[in-house]
Amino acid sequence: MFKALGDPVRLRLFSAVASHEGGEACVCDISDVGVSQPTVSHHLKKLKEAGLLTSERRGTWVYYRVEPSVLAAMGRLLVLPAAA
Amino acid sequence: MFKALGDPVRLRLFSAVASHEGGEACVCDISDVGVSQPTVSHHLKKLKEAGLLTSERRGTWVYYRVEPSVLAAMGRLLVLPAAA
DNA sequence: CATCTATGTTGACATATGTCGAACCAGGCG
DNA sequence: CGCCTGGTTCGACATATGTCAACATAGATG
Repeated sequence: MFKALGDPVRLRLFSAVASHEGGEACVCDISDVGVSQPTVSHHLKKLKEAGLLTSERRGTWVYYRVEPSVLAAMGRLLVLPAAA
Repeated sequence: MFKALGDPVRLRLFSAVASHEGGEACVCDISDVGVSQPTVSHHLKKLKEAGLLTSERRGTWVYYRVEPSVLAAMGRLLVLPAAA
């Protein structure tokens, strides 16, 4: 999880998806992060493999959304040590 | 921050320091993570550069502790999007 | 001072990673 | 069917990263 978010481009992509209206974003909505479009696709794939995002094709476009369990998991991971 | 914790060895080291009695750990307490001692030192340096740990030499040993602001920062970073 | 233990630094090296261009699918549309 | 647009996969390449052995430093201690 940390490894997946370790790359600046992936962090931006993840953030863009997470903060996008409706909780989902088409690739075309978030693909202006300063790298070529194949690279965007590559990073989105990594994020998907890491279980942070899910993708769904609807017609021409592919929509990505944040896997809901992820933020909860990170919350548990970090809040507990902080309290201890 | 995510990049610093992206490496498994660093994540273990950070976790070991964070969960150690007294909030601090001597290098000798946490150096059995499966890599050589220079490598441990190297990763601890990275964690320090990333602002996640601080170090202090007391006599023969060097003690590492978690920078307090870090867990709070991560909490803010993740809890807010989760609520939104 | 000589020396021993605990850490840090350096240099070299193999591997992983990010990046791009080119080629390749998928679906809508004339 | 032919083509255009959105997206992914492939292959190649440069750079970053993790790792270790060897050497260097900091204190303690005799």
